[in-house]
Amino acid sequence: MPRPADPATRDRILAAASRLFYTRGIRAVGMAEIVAAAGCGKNVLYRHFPSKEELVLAYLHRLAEQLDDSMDAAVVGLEKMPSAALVAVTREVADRVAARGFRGCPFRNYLREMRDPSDAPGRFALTEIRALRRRVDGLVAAMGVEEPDVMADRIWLAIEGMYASAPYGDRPAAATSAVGLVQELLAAA
Amino acid sequence: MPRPADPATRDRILAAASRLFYTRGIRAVGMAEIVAAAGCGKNVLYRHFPSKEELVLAYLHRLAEQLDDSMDAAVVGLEKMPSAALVAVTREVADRVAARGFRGCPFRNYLREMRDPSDAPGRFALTEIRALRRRVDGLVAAMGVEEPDVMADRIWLAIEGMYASAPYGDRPAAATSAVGLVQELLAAA
DNA sequence: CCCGATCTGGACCGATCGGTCCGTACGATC
DNA sequence: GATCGTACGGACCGATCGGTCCAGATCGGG
Repeated sequence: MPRPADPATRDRILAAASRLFYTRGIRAVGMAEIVAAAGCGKNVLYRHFPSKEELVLAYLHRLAEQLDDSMDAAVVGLEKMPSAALVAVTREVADRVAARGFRGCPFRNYLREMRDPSDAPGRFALTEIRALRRRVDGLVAAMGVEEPDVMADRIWLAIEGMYASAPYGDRPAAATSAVGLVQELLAAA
Repeated sequence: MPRPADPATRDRILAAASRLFYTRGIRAVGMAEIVAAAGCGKNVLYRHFPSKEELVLAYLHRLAEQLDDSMDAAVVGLEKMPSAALVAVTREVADRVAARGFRGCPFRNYLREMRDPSDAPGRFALTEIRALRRRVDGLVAAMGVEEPDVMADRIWLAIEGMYASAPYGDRPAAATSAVGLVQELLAAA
């Protein structure tokens, strides 16, 4: 092979696409713009990602990996304290929501932005959201509280409410309100 | 005038467009499809609505009117009981979310679906959402609770959480969980 | 030095969509 | 019955987007 393909190119493309996808929306960003931002030809992009759907899938996969790692790190050492772990999970979401440049949860954004959320990225986004929900369910179950479904529903409302209200919310303090709400819910049980 | 324009045609077009917009998404529905569903020519549609944006605006306006009326009706007679009015508002949202054919809040859907939410329909959707938020703020203020901001934030989390989790939520009981949550929040204050 | 493969950049194609325009038919008024 | 405006249906236009392909430049291996 006279000139091997640069393996860093794929990362460069994915990084550029990720930034554009997240800040401006997936449908609003065309492949031409991604190519221009990545500084490569369309040929190379389509060699690494055979379609826009595959590129979006890779974008969501990478974000899911980061989110899962953050969540795992947030609850490490709290295996014996599911209540504290639930607060940590809530705080992790609150930190993300309150961070500069937050433009909504990318998985929820995808499901709302696309016309057909049953394609491969849509199914993946759904499973990622449900994975967080299952994490909450498992921690609530480990608490041994009565009516675990109700407790999990309420915590989930706080998490979904944070994700939903942050993009156009006037009060950035709403995220910290959610943490306080979850703390009180758990303290009362 | 040999043949007067039928004033019912505008309603027919708006009704057909509303159904399509809500069930399938605004961007996913083209003007040709609306024309076919309304049973009229493109000419007539563009006479009543000079652009798709105007048609969408009329669609959102009508829904906002219905929502405002429902909210007004839900709190009528509860002027002296802001706590009960807050529960009624929450229950109204819960009923809508749990209703058959619910596909998300149309205003929030628009903001997530469009690439530029700062156009006329986007600004209107934002004001409509903020109107509900102000209604919650006003009722909480009328309660005279300490830390009204925190209370309003928490109730708002429940409302946003309902709207957000309903479209892909596995547990339709989450809506009733939200009503119970708001009831307990108010009872504790 | 030359060959081959990859790179960039852009022209190009087909499909879709918003919006305009045209040909035809209908129906009310004179 | 002649006329004029409306309604219908569809052809058409320009723009955009995903995806393909081509031309020329670049660089490593024989």
